[in-house]
Amino acid sequence: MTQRRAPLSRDLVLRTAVTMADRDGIESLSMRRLAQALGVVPMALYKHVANKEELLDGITDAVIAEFAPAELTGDWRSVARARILSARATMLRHPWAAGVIASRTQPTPAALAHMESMISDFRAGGVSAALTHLAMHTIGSRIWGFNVEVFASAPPPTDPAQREAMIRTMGAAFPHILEVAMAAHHTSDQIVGDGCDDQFEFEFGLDVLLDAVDRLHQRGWEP
Amino acid sequence: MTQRRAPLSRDLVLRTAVTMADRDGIESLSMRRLAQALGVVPMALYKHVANKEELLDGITDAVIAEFAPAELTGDWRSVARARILSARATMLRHPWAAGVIASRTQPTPAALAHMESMISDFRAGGVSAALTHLAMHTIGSRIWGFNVEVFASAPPPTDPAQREAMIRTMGAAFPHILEVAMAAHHTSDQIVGDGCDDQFEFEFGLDVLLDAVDRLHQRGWEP
DNA sequence: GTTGACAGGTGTACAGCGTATACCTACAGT
DNA sequence: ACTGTAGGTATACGCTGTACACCTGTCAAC
Repeated sequence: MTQRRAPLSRDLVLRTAVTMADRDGIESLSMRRLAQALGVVPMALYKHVANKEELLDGITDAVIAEFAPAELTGDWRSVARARILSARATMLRHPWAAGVIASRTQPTPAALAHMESMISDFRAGGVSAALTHLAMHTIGSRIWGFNVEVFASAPPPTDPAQREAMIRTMGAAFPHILEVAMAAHHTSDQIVGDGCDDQFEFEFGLDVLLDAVDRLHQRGWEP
Repeated sequence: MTQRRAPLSRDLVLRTAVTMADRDGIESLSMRRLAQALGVVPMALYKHVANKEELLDGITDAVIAEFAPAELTGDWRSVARARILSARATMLRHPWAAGVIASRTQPTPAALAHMESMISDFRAGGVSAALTHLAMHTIGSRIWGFNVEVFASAPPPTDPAQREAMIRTMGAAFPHILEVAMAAHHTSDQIVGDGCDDQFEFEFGLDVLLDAVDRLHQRGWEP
């Protein structure tokens, strides 16, 4: 007899979905294609997840579960910083995850747990609850390991001629954008809008924010 | 004879789409429903926009066009601040717009123009191109008038009993989240996750960032 | 004044999506 | 031996975006 398919399970479904999103992009993750990848009829998935929304919640949690627990050594700032950088490392492995997380309306259990840890870091460092609250809003999506880079995903043209033409028109209409893009820190003259979400920029922004919060904290900030 | 339909135009299509998104939510803005609202067959729209992506680009630009031009008085910080608060006021009128803007992969002309203005504010104030670049990344989505509030949109339960139950389970599993949510600045004890993207919080975060950039600037920050 | 191009609106059709509903089948507990 | 029940199947519905062929009214050129 031929080898039987491994039986489905919620866990297998979610893991397969994550793999599929990693390989083919989130936009081609459909219930039908996922079912096919599992060698199963589409409706079979519905015995393990209620619907597609719950599937997306599930893979969100799967990704968040990859965040490494922070080491609890040092001051609250370095603990928080390490936790966030670990989140970021995870998000870099799953480029689609930022968009999915941002599309969830209800926080999933894993998401709540991450927020809880994040907040405890601040509170354990003596930061007041009120300041922590504002800090969380201010740091925003960075605690999930990504900047929301609006217009992030288009790579620049590779053809040098095309690129130069782009620069010229850009310079005519939007000189300041061009200038600032050229001044970008990252690897040489990669030019306009190549994603730009470099580690350096992420950490710069993160440290600016943690600095600011710490300074307010030291000064005994109150609402 | 019966009154003829007003002839279609790209502008009319886009304006109607914005109205529809305002009233029924972005998720119910489909080409078919939009066509119906215009008293026209679905395919008629394709004479005015190439496809749905271009429609979304179009309504993005329509919203950005509502940003009020900043008055060019005062230091660069207040000019930038005013520009951003105007963007925010616009986004509050079109709650769906943040999601759509965040979903665009290529910047639209109006988006580029807004960035250009934003950057000029910094450069005119003498902020270096390199620092301006990092500042733009750090301020991030705030220049579009919104925080990316992950898990923002679910209102809390209105039933007091249900609410108290929620608080209890919350407190058991995630005590710090609860504490911090209770410490929230906004209108009284509205509790956990009522959107929370208050004006106060937005401005707090914005000022923290502008402060930080200004301080770096004053100190003559270099890459 | 006829012709021809063309802009703008129509009609039909297709592939893909999420998922409701009913059904089957193998195994577990009594 | 009987009966749930968990897990996989088959069919079908309504919705989506949009390709393609078609028609029709307007306007310019001859």
